[in-house]
Amino acid sequence: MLDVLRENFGHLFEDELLVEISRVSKYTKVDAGDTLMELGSSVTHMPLLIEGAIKIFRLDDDYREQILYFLERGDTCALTLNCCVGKVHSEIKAVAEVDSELIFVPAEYMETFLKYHSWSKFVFDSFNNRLVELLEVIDSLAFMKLDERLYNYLRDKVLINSNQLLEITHSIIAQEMNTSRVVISRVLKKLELENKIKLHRNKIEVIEI
DNA sequence: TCATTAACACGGG
DNA sequence: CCCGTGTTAATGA
Repeated sequence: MLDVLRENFGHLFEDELLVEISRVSKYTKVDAGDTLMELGSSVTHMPLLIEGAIKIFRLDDDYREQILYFLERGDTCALTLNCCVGKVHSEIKAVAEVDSELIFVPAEYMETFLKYHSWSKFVFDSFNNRLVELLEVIDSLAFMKLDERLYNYLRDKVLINSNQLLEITHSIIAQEMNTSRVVISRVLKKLELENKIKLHRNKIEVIEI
């Protein structure tokens, strides 16, 4: 695990810290679709993403979900950071978008690692990055039309899967974006007429990025 | 005006 | 036959 850490986080953390992390953490592989965190579960570990992508959802009172953003290589989850320090329950749900590899750092080391300057910088930067992304989410929900939101969502998926051809159904998209299947079908059709995508059964081809 | 819900037809696997 | 898709009509915010 130390080698994996050096390879992916060597540019961020000094070797002494990498050694400490590797001594106390757990290295895990997950498959696409695995749920890493349920709403309300207690958070005991903080994830460092080595490979793959994790999608983060917010859930409303009726358990309808709204996708917030994707975590990618080198990221951690700022909302989890908050949970670890405050020892509160999770406000979000996390699902692996593709096969992924993570390292889980036990929550109790969150604070002791702060003695490393590189760690505290990493934590602050993560908060900052997530805040910026959350502002983008707010913009998107408040000001953007559904067709723009949907197109952005599809482009994100293309980047993460590094494949123009997405294997996904209209109803899954509707769930992730918290709207109805009818609307997604209609907007997708519109995007197709604008030559931005091509529709196939169970598949969506994104033409331009 | 636009989303949601229900309902229906079509077609591929 | 089941499921994904495309569409429409009714209803509501």
